[in-house]
Amino acid sequence: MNISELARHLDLAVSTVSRVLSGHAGKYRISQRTADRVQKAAIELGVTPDPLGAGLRRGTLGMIGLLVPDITNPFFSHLAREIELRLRDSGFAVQLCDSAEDPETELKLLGHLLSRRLDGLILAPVGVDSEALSFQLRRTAMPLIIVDRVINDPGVPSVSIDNVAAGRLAAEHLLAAGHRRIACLRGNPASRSDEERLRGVYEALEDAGVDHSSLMVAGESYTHEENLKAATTVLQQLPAPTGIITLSGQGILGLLRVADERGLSIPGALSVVAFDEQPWSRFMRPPLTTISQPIAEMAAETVQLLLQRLDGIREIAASRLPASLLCRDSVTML
Amino acid sequence: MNISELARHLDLAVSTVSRVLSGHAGKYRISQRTADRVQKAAIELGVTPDPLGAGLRRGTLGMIGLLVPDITNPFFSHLAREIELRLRDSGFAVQLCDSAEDPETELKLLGHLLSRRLDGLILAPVGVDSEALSFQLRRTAMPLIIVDRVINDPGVPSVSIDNVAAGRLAAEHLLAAGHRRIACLRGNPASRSDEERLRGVYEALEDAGVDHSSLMVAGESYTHEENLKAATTVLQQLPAPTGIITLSGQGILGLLRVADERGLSIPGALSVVAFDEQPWSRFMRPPLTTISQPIAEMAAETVQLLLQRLDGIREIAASRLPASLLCRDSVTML
DNA sequence: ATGAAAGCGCTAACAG
DNA sequence: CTGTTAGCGCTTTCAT
Repeated sequence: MNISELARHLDLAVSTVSRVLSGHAGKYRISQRTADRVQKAAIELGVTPDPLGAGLRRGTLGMIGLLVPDITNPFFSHLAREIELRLRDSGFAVQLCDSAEDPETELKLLGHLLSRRLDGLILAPVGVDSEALSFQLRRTAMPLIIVDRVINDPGVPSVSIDNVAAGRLAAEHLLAAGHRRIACLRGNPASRSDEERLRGVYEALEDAGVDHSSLMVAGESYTHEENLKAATTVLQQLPAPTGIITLSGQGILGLLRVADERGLSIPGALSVVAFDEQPWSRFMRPPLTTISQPIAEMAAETVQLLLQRLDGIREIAASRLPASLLCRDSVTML
Repeated sequence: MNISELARHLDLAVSTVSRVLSGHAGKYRISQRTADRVQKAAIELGVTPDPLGAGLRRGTLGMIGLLVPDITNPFFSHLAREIELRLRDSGFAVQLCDSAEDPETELKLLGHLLSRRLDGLILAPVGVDSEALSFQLRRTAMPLIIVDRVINDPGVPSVSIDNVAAGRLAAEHLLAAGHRRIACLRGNPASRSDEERLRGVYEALEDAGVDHSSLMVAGESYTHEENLKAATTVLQQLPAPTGIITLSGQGILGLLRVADERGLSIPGALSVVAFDEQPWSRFMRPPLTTISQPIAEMAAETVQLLLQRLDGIREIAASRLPASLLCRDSVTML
């Protein structure tokens, strides 16, 4: 049953019912009696205004698109939950899409989302810049925020951690513990954020007067198989590194496995700083020293920026939040 | 720009443009020339039919709701991704909600979703039966499938693993290895699926002629803190269990931690079967023997059932898929 | 092969 | 305080 039927049933005008049910009873000075009558009947009969009709009329559906590269990555699932929670509090629903770390899929889905009359879009990009992507983003008028992985487009507000500083943080921790032969494991080499973290590592090395060429880097993609391969490559190197930084979410799992197979104890023979704190990080053997991204704050900032944008504020902010080092037991003094 | 403006621009009727853009050009015998002209202009000007208008007219938006108890649980994030992928292939978008393992939130969100003119709803319940929930579900006419955790309502099609058989599988594996003192770690005691798995364990014990009272069970909720507490409780027991089954997703992490602290080697001093295969299961030390749910198949079955329902087929199926045992190194012969 | 027009359900401007 | 009405953008029946 829709609100016109309900109106007929109560012998009232649709508008009256509409006003009560959209909470504008006060504004229009509907009599308490009428308002109560409508409320009661609506609940009893389970009538709610059809959001499609309302959306069409109002020009807004109260829906925000969220496009992530991989919802099975704990970082993104936590981010998605935090974002959904906050948007829900502001009266918006979330439409979720997963681009499966594939730039082409991302582009296709982006097209879909942009044509769907959403109120806004939050994009956590795969992180590989492309002309087609920038074009899409530049063309649309939909309020848009980019989160986590930055892309090469100055026209869009974005939220992420300061990746250079985060890379530096990890490297400095290892350097302070006396490590000089350091290696990095990364995910996608085309990803901007891994690249930036790597730059931070380079800078820290330089500041400490350590030779650049001593830095080994391996890793071709985000898969477990590739993580294992990269870890193997790095640990085979001679002289072997004494400190390792894993730049991407699950890289640490491959490293732990390979280190174990080769009889390298952590932190005895090998110190490790892992990017992205995970729920299981502190439960591993040993508990892992990690770089933690402030997921809740990122979500809050993202949603706030989007809401501002929906209010017509059009400044282009690039919010860079600090990551933090969680010292546990996987790094030891050399 | 919308299709009426485009029509005016091309000096055509809206209906013609609509027919071309919704792919009904053939059906209505639109001339090739006109069709081409419309297509070209639409692409150039970036015009797509507004889904809200179309949805209002057609009575369907092409959107399916997905309500999960915890998107940060790898099981659900994988399930969500598989479901989204398949629905997308069938032309549907997914609206995601997370109930945070809270029955009250679940009820509230369910209300929202049911009033949102979705084409259908996939519900992965928190798993705690309640009258209010059943009432909501019974009242709605929206096509609905319940997945993973079963609830006590025969009126709704559902997809899940055979939890009793899965529990039995885990227990039989431990029994076959000679274990007699077995303990179970569970999540929410009110959850139907944990309860069913537990029943499977009981049945296996009974079949093997092992005393029921020897089965210890601990665990009050899905949090890490509670997991640690439950593991401690169980390992303190005298005589100590030699085999443990963790009934819920992340319980194994707490167990590993506590076992390590108490100097109990796995599988030397303690054999473990963990419910829910996780991406990191095979990378742990030792690689874990797990019960794996066929996530992709569950997603496929769920979507297929829902699509059938949308086609008007109203049979009430209760699909029970088999879980499987992944034998790795966390169980040893006693 | 195309156009005209009704109507999906709602909200808000206007009219009392 | 409440009713009447236009129109959001689209699809589809009917008409030609």
